[in-house]
Amino acid sequence: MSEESEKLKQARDEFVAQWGALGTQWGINRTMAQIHALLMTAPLPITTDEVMEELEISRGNAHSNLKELVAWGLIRVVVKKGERREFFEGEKDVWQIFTIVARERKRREIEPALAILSKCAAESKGIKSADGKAFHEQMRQLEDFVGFASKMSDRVSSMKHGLAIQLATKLLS
Amino acid sequence: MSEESEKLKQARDEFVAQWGALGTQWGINRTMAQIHALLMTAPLPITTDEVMEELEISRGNAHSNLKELVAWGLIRVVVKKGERREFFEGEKDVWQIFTIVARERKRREIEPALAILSKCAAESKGIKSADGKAFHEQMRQLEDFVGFASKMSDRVSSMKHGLAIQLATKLLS
DNA sequence: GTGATCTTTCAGATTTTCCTGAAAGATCGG
DNA sequence: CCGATCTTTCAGGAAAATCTGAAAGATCAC
Repeated sequence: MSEESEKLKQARDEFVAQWGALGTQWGINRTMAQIHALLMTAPLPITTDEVMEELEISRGNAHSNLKELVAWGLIRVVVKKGERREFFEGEKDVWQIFTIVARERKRREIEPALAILSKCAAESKGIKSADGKAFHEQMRQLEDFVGFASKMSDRVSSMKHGLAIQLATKLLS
Repeated sequence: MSEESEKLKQARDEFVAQWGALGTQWGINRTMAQIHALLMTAPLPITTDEVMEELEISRGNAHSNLKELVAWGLIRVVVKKGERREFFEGEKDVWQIFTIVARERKRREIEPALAILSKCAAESKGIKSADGKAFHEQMRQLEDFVGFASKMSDRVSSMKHGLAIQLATKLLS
């Protein structure tokens, strides 16, 4: 029993560490990813102090990353009666996590791109030279594509899990 | 005429600058994104020196980011006869650009995640405690989902442009 | 109001990432 | 082989992102 719980702790620690390393690739900071991993696999809500202890990080760091995760919607604040402290619990539903990340990425990556492309397409609208026409056409094509991707992202994110998988499976067959 | 070409230059400069700023959000460095924008909208292949001049960056910086873009497949080396220098031309087809980026992201973001999840799922396989079972189940669900996403990415990336848009449009209607 | 407990903020330190500039390495014609 | 031209490398500097620790700000029970 003690051996098994040791194995579990080890597996979980590894998950947290590696997920943190991955976070870097995903453009979110390591600590935030680690906290997310920790909470995604926590049987019960935990406090800031426990996060600090588990990851060996400062209070400020733990605090700001917890708040950031709450802002994303990947974790929630839980208040327990008779407790002053805040507890945090992670969203565990995989599809839910996916839609949250997709929405955030759309907001941070797709929408700004679309804005730039629209602006540059508009600014180059009337130019007569061959180069000007080529530039405008390139902007227009990018705008179309990114706009399309944006709509796709919305549709998929708003689907129920089952429906999405069903449709996607059809796409795969 | 001079006024129009001025307008074009301005629009293009803005595109390059903003695309560079966006690059940061996308997890690629600013210079690389700027060079990509420059080449995506260049009427003709250009040299390292022209990139340096246009973006006001050092030779080393221009060089390493050009090579990185070549490695991604987003730009190509062009040799002109009678010229010692290398010229670079950008991939302009939007669908092509998308598949390249999708492939690279899959390689850097999805595959490592899958590896971690598989490992942690395997390591926690036989644990009997309730917490252990919950952990294992969480790993398994994540693994399933990410594996599914991986397959989706492959399929979509290997489609012809027209087919992909067609299927996606069906998904949207 | 006061002390105890918990949360929030932020200036400065640390770490990571990126860039420069110069030197070394290739390749070519003559 | 030599000088000219172009490419590649990389040590050290600059900039950006992240983290710490301590102080200030809430909130509560008494």
